[in-house]
Amino acid sequence: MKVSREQMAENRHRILDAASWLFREKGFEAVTVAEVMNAAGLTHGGFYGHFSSKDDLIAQTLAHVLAADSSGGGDLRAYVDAYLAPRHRDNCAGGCPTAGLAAAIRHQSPAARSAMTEGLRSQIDRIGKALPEFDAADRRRVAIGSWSAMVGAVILARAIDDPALSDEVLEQTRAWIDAGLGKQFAR
Amino acid sequence: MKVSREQMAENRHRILDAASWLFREKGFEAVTVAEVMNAAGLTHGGFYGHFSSKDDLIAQTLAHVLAADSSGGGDLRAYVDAYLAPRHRDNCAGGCPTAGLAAAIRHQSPAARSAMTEGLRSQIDRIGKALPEFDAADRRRVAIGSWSAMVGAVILARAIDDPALSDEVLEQTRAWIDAGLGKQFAR
DNA sequence: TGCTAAATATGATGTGCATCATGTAAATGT
DNA sequence: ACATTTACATGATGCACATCATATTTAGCA
Repeated sequence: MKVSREQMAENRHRILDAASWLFREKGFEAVTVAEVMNAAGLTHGGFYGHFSSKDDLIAQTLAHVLAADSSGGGDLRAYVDAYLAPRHRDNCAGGCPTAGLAAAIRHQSPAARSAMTEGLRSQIDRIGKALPEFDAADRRRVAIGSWSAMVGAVILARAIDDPALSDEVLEQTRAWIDAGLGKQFAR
Repeated sequence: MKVSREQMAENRHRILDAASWLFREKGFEAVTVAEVMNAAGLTHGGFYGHFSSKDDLIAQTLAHVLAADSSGGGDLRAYVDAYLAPRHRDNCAGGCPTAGLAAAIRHQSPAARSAMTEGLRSQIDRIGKALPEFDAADRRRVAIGSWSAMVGAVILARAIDDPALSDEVLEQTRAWIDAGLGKQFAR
């Protein structure tokens, strides 16, 4: 059955949202096209009307979710605190797409890599803009170093089964970044 | 055909080596049991004499490769330099198993998570031991913060398609860690 | 109010892969 | 030397999943 133009746009949006959730939760490979369509409230048949393949869905989902992710804009310390909190570690499906998906990009299409590249570029810029107390050269280093540590810490914290060590990875990384954000660190 | 005890041990070792290489290169899902056996110079049939399942292979491979990875022992700055070098970024299959596989552990068996936990614990200890100029409390923070940043930077550098930005992520993270290792940083 | 095209549903199709069943030959112990 | 065990090869088996073919219903338009 045909649906209205508006309904179709909403369906497409729901497919992308469902996909981004499921991909972060289970990984690209473990999610089936039928599962995504089901989560969007549709059946698997209509999928190829919206996307040309599963790879296409992956690339478009990445662009969608990385563009939507405008975090890091406001208070940087608060953002770092929330990012390196157990709550975020435990909320992979609803959390940062970079932490959840970056490592898997390597095995995806060029379009997916390209979306991740743009996402990283704007995230570094966003963090840099939240560091007015540093001069230009230092700003870039602090932004990239902090972001690497944040992403790495969440990935490590999610990979292990010892809750105490996992908490410690988050907390010590938070302290380490916090020290680096102190202006005495700008040489 | 039966082979000698010794030959069988060597076969098992070759299977684990081939698996660790292939898993890092292509990811757990994308590697087939037959492919691993082939790379080890055997056919797929003998697989279940060595391992009870593909999941079992994954867990044992992780334990194998994380135990073998005794890097970070000597000069820490040299280790960081090599880790954050383009050469290491481009050598995923032969590179650090944590950078290559940590993010995928989330979707693996409890045994795999457990192997990763032990691997992380000993890596943090190893880095900490290379930091005698810090007192105990600082040492842990510096080790964990640096390791998070190293792993995160390599994962990010591998996820993007812009060589200049990828190089910059490595280099700026190296500079950031280097500054953090300076003893003025120990408060 | 019909006509046409488009969006989704239903139902194949084929392939790739983990796992298993059975055969074979060589190593080990007596 | 012989018997027995065992490591590996060859060849199923069955399932899960991406993709495609066709049917159905309704929006968009005259």
